[in-house]
This record gives sequence, structure tokens and C-alpha cells, in this order.
Amino acid sequence: MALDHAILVSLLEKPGSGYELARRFDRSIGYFWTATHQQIYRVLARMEGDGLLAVREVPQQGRPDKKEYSVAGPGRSALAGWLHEPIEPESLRHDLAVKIRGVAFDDPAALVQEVERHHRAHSDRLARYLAGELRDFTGPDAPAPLDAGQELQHVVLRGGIAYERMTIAWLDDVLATLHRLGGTAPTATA
Amino acid sequence: MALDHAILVSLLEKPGSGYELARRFDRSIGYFWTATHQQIYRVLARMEGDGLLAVREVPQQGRPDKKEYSVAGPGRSALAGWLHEPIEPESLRHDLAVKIRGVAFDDPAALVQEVERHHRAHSDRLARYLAGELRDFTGPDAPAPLDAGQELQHVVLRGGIAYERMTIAWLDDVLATLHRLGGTAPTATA
DNA sequence: TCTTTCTATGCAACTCGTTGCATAGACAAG
DNA sequence: CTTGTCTATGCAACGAGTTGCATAGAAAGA
Repeated sequence: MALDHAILVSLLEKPGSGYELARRFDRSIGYFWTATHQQIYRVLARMEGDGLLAVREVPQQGRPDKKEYSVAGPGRSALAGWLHEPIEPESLRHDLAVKIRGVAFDDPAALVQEVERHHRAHSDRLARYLAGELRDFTGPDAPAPLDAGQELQHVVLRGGIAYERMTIAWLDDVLATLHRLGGTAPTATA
Repeated sequence: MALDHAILVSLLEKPGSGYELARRFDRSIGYFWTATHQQIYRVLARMEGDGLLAVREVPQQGRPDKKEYSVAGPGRSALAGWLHEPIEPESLRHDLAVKIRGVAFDDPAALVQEVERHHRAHSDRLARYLAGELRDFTGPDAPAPLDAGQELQHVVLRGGIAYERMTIAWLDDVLATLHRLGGTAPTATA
């Protein structure tokens, strides 16, 4: 049910339409949560039906009307309640690790390109995160004293950055291991 | 569909029953994948129906009979095919990060205990992983020259260790941030 | 002009994953 | 002797998440 709460947080930070939420989930919220527009529209409809959200039809010129959602009183209470409930520490689901162990029954060299591809993808993400950090929190154009909300956004972003750095270092380790096992020289990455 | 492949890898490493698989998923495979016995039984039944697995009824004394599954030829091919397909770099789903951003609309101090609880859980996991590493790979009782399969298991375990270390460091960062915002002294953790 | 792209919303079908419950024999502890 | 725990398998229902498709107006480019 955490998508519900992610939506509540995002709408509290700024009201918006399902479409806008979907794009936020591709950007800042995407550091730690992903969702497709389908999921989002479905959940918005349900939460509005339950009275957690308020809708406002906003006519626009040059583009279709949109439904702007904002958090209603009961939605705020629901979020507050959830914040005080304990949640389980999450556990990983890492496909690539399955592949790595599977390659014991196949050719280790075959996985090198795949690992390099992931290495590039994570390096790209890291670059995007670092650019965002500079823009919003640590650069010259960032607000001088950050408010509480911005401090919290920053610490979450630092988590994303730490995750990408850790993953990149591990993928280097994986490449070195595959190299040792397969005798294949790893090509340069990033 | 990666559960299918995780099961194939696990059964190639060693054939076993659904019950045994469920326990492996709580242990070594659990470094990077989780599954309940329900999921496992359902997937085993489907894969056997598709001819990917072979079953053998094993009568046991003092306990119920079990069905020992092993990988059939088509299962091996299916795994090999998947190993050569590219997969998407995974994206995170981190409930705690949602909570952290949500606390901007609540009391930051309220989250301190929750974060400390997660800190302890990850410290415990790290300790278990390190103990496993010593036992199976780096300690005096470990096999002296590791074979390819063990090298691959080790590099995956190193990934789990790196993940837990990174997470613990980040939770320290989160606690310090909450402390700064809320003026609440963080209590000692682990 | 025609195609593509962007904004904006949504249905239908499906797979994946979780939760609760049921069964059943063997063993250990109270 | 009853309760609880461990092995071992499974059904039913639900909720979460993905994929494919459909619609529709406006703008931009070939």
C-alpha cells in the first residue's frame, strides 16, 4: 500500500494531476519509488472515492483539461497514521544477482557485456542525481538556508547517490571476478 | 518472471523440494531475492507442467513424503536463453524514504525510533552475511581454492555486504538530519 | 498534408506477490 | 494427554504491478 502514501506525500508537496504525478515519479520520487501512469490513475480514483483526495477540474488552453488532485483532511490523517506505524525493512530483488549465480552453468564471458550495460546505466543515474543535488541543494542557485522539507529531500537524494556509488563499485568487482574466471579482458567502462 | 530463473539456478546448484527451496530463499538466495512458500509451490507446479522440471517422489521416515525437483533439459535451455537476454537495471522501492519525505508534514522526532529499528535490522543482516562469508569463503574452514560457482556466490555475497554497509551509513546520515531538524538527541544505536 | 510527439485520461487482461487457512504425520515438552 | 513445533504440501482470495490498447486535441516537423 505504499504507493498510496507516496502519492499523498507528493500531493502534499504540491497538488497536481495524474499525468504530472507520473512524471514526478520518473524524476525526484523515482530515486526510491517507481510507478506507471496506470497504477497512479487507478490509485487516485480509489483514494478520491474514499475521500482522501479532493479533485478540481482545471480547463486548459491548447491542451486537454486536467484533474488536479490535492490531499483532503482524511488523507492527511491517513498519512499521519501510517507514519507512526512500523514498517518492515525492505529486502532486495536483484535480477542481475540471479544471472551472476546462473552463469556458473553457462559461459561467464557471456555476461560481461550485460554487466557493463548496467554499469553505464547506474553511472548515468549517478550523474543525474549529482546534477540534481547541485541544482537544488548545494550549488550557487540553491536556496541558501534549506527548510526542513528540503533537508529531508536532500537526505533522501544522498541515499540515492550512495546507492548508485555502491552499485557501481560492486559491478566493478563483478567484472573483475568474471574476468578472472573467464580469462576475458574486461573492456573499458565509463 | 525472475522467480522462475532464481528457482532454476537454485535447483541446478542442488535439487530439492519446495519446502527446501523456501528455506534456501530465506538464507543464501535471500541476499538478493525473497519468496514465500506459496509462490514457490505455485511456480514449481507450473514449471513442472511445462516440462522444465522433473519430479521424484521421495518417501521419508518420520516425516511426510517430499517431491524432489530437479532441472530437466528444457529448463536448462530456458535458463541459458534468459542469461543471454538483456534485463532492465532494477529500480528501488524504498518505503522508508517515502516516510522520510512524509515527515515534513509531521513531527521529525516521531521517525527516530523507526529509523533506529531499521538500523538495527540492517546491522543484524550485515553480521549474518559477514559470518557466512567467513564460514564459506574466507575463513580457515572454507575450501582453499574456490571453484567458479563459489567465486560467483562470493561476489554476490560481497554485493549484499556492500549494500548493508551503505544502508547503515545512510541511516546514520538520516538520524543526524532528523536530529538537526527536530532538536532531539539521537539515542545510541548498535 | 500527413505523421509524429506531447499532454491527458482511462479500460481490460494478465501476471506477480501476499495472507489466511487447511491438512497431516512425527516428535518434544509440559 | 494435550499443546506446540517442525516437516511438507496445497487452495482460495485478494491486492499490487505490468502491458497493450484506445481516445483526443494541439503543436511541430517532414
